[in-house]
Amino acid sequence: MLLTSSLECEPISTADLQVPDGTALLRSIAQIRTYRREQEIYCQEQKSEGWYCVVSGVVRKYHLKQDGRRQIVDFHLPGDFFGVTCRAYHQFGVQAITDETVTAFYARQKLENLMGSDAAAARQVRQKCVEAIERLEQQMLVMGTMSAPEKVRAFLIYFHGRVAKFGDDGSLTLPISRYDIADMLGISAETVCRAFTELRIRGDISLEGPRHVRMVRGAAETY
Amino acid sequence: MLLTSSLECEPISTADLQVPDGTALLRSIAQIRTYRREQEIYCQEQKSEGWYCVVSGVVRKYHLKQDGRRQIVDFHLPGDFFGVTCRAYHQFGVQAITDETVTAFYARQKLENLMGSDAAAARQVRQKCVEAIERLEQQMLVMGTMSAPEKVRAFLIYFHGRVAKFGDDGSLTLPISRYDIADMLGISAETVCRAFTELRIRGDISLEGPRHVRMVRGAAETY
DNA sequence: CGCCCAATTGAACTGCATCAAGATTCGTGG
DNA sequence: CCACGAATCTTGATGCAGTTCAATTGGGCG
Repeated sequence: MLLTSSLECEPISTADLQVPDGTALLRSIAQIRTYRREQEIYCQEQKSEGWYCVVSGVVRKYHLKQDGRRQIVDFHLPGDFFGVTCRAYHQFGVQAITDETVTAFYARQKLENLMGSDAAAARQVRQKCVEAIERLEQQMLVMGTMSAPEKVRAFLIYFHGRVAKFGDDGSLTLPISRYDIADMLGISAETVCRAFTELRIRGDISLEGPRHVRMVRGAAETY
Repeated sequence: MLLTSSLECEPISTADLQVPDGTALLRSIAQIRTYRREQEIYCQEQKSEGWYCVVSGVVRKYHLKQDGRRQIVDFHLPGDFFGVTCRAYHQFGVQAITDETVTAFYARQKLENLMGSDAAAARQVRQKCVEAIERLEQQMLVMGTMSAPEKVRAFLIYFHGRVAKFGDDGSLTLPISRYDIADMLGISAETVCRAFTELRIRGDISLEGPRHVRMVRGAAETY
């Protein structure tokens, strides 16, 4: 099932869509692919054939262990590159979280060639790599030094910061479940719930439905 | 004290040293710097002026919180780039762990210019970034899904894999303390000790002195 | 409207942190 | 070369945060 899923996506003309921030040359080698909710973009242990960039929607990069535990290592939003590896096989799988998730795929050799000749494209990819490194390092801090409620608060601030490019009032609609949050933070879903409750009682957030959080200004600003 | 430390390093002619895997052009813009054990290469909140590459020795990248807790986000070995950021200020500090730690420093603008014109240099930096991403993602897995003894075992395998490029017998001399390991894994130093003891009793490792570990073949190979 | 999955809350258990006390190791100087 | 002192490392005892198992509620979608 997992292995066939990537065949189900529909190719779309690249002219239809804009890869966010993408240079014209990057766009010229992109294959646009669309995915449904929960659909596998590629799965772990699968052969790595190139890189991807999120055009729209949200994806999760994750690893499944034999014992069934899942670790989400990153969420990717429009403009993020993923599938970035120099190995032959993927260490992580990637799934679409939202319906109508669109990615641009760049065959590895084409992208390498392009970056060899086009410094602007190379610079952009490098920039995205650096951002990913900083995001992961920040996440290490969260994982290593925070209590469960602090982790959840940090996650909400992080996610809010990534999603809301526009100036806004602190409200946030989560495209992801408590289980996703739990597997990202390395805690149980029950503990995530309790943390939400605690943050609500403390006045850091208010909840209008489980997926609709409002960050209270002042209480939830600082890390 | 911290802020002055980087002034104490002695400049050395670049001709004296080889940056591992470095291209000639990369070397041409490098400033070589030497540090003592525990010396600060740069500290968190300090202005970011460029990138570094470890030439010899070992460094730790870490963050100190107000409450005194320390998170080590990565160790860097010869050939690794660090200080990689697009922000104006460092989020993490970096210290030499071993005496005679040598780094190559690349002023940000010089490096950007070089990468703009030299695709090979750009490719190498990109490659190093990808490796860092994969290392961090792997570490997320460790932090999120493992018990304390598993974390320590994973750390030893990881560190052994990074240090021992040559074929060897599983023995490993740790340049780092139990406290470093604890702050990397997000557990207490006492728990690290107990994990060492447990791994020794289980037969996964043998200890010839606290800093000299031998990985028992078969028992400690797989993640 | 009703079903089903997601979210929440409760209760008991457990792994790890914390505090405290020794034991080793290593560097330094006599 | 040995003795001393100061880290570093190790082990023990206790408490608590978070897991696990279980039950209930709630929201979203057919």
